[in-house]
Amino acid sequence: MYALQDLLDRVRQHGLRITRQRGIILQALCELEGHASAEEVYDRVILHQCDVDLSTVYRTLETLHDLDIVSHTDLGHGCTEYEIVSEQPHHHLVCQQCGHMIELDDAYLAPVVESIHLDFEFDLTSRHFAIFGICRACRGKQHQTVSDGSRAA
Amino acid sequence: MYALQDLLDRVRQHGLRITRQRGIILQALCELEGHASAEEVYDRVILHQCDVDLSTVYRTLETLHDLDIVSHTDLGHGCTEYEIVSEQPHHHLVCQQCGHMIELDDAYLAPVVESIHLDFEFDLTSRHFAIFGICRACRGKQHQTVSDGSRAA
DNA sequence: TTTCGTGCAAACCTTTTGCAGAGTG
DNA sequence: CACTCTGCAAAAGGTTTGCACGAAA
Repeated sequence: MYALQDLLDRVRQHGLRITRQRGIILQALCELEGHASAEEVYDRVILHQCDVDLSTVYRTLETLHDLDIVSHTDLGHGCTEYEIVSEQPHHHLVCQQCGHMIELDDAYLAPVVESIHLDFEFDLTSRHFAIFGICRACRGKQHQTVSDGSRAA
Repeated sequence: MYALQDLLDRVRQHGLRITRQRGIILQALCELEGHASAEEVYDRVILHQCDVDLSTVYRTLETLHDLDIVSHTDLGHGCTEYEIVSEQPHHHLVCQQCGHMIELDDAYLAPVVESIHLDFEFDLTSRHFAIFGICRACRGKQHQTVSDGSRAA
């Protein structure tokens, strides 16, 4: 659980207004504790009590992203997923067959990020990667359908 | 340049038909020698001579992806980009500010991919990553606009 | 001849936008 | 009070789909 009040303060510090909608959306993001699509955030907000327009959700999420409070990630589910930026970076292994997600510690990627920084002077904006593949459970099944011309990935 | 004939053979080997459209689309992909959106492939095909429907381009690209002849990548340009799968994997550093792309040798990522394979028994489907960040040229400019609440990426 | 692939047009789905009114500082 | 933010409704943009016709094996 993130400190909702801190997040609101950060919004305020940027000279932006604290509105009912922004509060509710931030709260929803806190509660979701992980990736959520705009639609999911919206559903959560509605479920809560109030009606906030979906376009407001998008606009707010975009604003929060600009403030570096929220991260964007495309997890291959056909829509962008949002998440509150945590101090502890982590990544995701996403199985393209069953959708299962494995959390990946930043220690795996940190060295690469560092060498990219050194060699190319390129700084990654994302602290949050989605890495697609096939999980162990699905690997077995895959072999049986690999050459039948139907959807394999 | 890829061997168009080989690619057609692979299509045939999967029991799929060789059609004029598939030939042209594969040829376009070969000529493009890099990522191309469905729209770009379409434009190239049209420019060539024949008219192929855009939906056919999408369907063909999907089919070729199933056959592992073509890879999907979201390079953050708002659409999926397709490319013929090469034996020599490579990746891209994409600057979110200026759009500049730097090719990244697979040697950078191969060790990580290997350890993910060992530790999680998770096999990456993509041999083709897009890594987003800020390039050196844009880094300087960025500092000036980082705290004004407007788009910072 | 049978089955697969294509063109056409329309639908879909997520995301964006213009505008007038409401709410914050 | 001034200016930002929101709701509404419509548009935009990429991608998918149903269907009947056309072409490959």
